[in-house]
Amino acid sequence: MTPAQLSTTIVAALSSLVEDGALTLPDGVPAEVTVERPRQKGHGDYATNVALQLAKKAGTNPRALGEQLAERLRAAEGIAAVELAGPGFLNITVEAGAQGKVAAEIVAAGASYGRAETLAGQKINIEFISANPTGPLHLGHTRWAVLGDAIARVLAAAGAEVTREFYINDRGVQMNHFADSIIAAALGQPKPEDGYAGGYVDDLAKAVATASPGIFELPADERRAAVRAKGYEIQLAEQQAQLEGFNTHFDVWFSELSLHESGSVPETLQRLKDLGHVFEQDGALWMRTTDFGDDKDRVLIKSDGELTYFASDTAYYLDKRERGFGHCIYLLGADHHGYVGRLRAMAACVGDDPDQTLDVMIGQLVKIMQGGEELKLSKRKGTIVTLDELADEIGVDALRYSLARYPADSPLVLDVAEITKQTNDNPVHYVQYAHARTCRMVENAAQLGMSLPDDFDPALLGHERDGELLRALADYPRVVASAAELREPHRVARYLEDTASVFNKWYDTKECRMLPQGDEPVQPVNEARLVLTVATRTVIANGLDLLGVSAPERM
RNA sequence: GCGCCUGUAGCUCAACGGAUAGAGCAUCUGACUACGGAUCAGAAGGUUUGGGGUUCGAAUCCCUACAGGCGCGCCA
Repeated sequence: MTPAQLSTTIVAALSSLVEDGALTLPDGVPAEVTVERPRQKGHGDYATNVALQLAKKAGTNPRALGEQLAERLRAAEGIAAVELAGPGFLNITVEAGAQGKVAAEIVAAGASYGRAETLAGQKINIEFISANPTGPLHLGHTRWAVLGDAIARVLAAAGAEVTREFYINDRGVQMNHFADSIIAAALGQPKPEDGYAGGYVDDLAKAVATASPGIFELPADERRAAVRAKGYEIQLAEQQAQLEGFNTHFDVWFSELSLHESGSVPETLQRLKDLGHVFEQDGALWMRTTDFGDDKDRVLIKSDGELTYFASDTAYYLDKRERGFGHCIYLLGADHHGYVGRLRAMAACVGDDPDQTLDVMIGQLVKIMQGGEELKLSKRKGTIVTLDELADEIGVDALRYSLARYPADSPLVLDVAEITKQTNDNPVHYVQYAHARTCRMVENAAQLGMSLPDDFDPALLGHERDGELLRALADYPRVVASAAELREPHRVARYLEDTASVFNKWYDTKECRMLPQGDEPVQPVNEARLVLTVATRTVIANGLDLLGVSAPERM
């Protein structure tokens, strides 16, 4: 019996109480109730706080309602015992037979176990990283790569149609600074002010020279445009290679410049004028974002005639909406949290309800320590810890997992020594090892001629440890659903750690051995445990996939 | 000055308003003729930054003080 099934049973019991006139619920019977795996032993297999939640509405007290409900539930199918505890909790013990079925259901569902349709029909755009194409991606981008990709995977698992998008800031004065820096490096001149000075600029200069011989001998004005284009091309390709190597795939690489070339930006400005949300002042054109909660109005066209980023941002948002996205998720670093207000106001200015269409997530920055001092990550100073250097040092799986197991709004301090030491301390090893272990067990079982039974008596999985593992596995769909709803993939990671632990305890329990010992013959109970083992393997593999981490068969 | 985020074990961090606040690391004590011990069992470690409030119940919600991070351009 899964939590969802138990919830249905409880709802049915509530309905029967209402029908019999024993209970009055002004708001009606809820569609579902909270069912959780209790932390404490002795609180049953599952617990519900429904009596505490509904007592006030029903005009009664929690314990009285709880007792009424307990009585009905005791008569329900699959329930072995119901106990009223504390202020009004119901601690429910499920019949062993009702639990064991879950294992077969998981094996049958396979890779689709945990997937749902709760977000079916929703077309969601998630934009993340969106770094300037003027340097390699580094630690700061790494967290957003992991989180954005994992959120996309979790949303897709909940049934949404998800597009991952990278916005390329390929227009603006920083591109000229970029070109000038490469030229200076090529000519052995000092780096310009406002330029980029990392060691990678020297490498880039060589790469540009190799790709376009003679490019640095062009006349100055021609040269700048040529170097800018070639440097951009090379740098963008490097970022793309970094991300592909990091198991992070983008569906769309969206060029800011293309918005200007296609005429989207002027169209957007006209639309804003038509809607009456722009005004001119001091020779500049402004969007009146303060009408919708922003703390100041924003410039669209500067008095020198140049368009601002914000103008592009608005056109870009409209482009997304016109491509059919009902929800646009932006994953921004904490250093950009000032954008939230203007983005929301911008959406409102073009006639949207930002609560419906916009979801701006602010991720806190990762701080990296080395030898007790913070390692500053600055492109301009050239002290870069790049994404691929980190991945090489730590391993893609370990790095992804280490970043995915924390919520975005939690400031993170990673110690270089800590995360670069290749030991087994890392939780990802624990989870991956559990998966590899299930694979070995299945292999061993096959060698003994064991196979998955078409049908088995679920009551054979009646040991306390069997029940703990079954309940952990049954919890998975709910974890995925809440991870999607809250956009918190770290819940999946924490769940996997817990499940791996429960599995290892089960594995260590002598009474729960899957393989027959010595020359004992294979019994039905052994095959029933094989089902449970395969179910565990399925859940861990599915969960790791949501985090973009591999599930190795051997380690 | 204003705004956003954060404050939980020695350290790094969990905990859809639920029961005795949990993991990992570090420390200490046990279990290897093993389904791969890359595991398991146990100990120790807490006034959830302080102070009010809301309610059956608060680490969680509200107010306030303090501490830390980040941001407040006709920058990109």
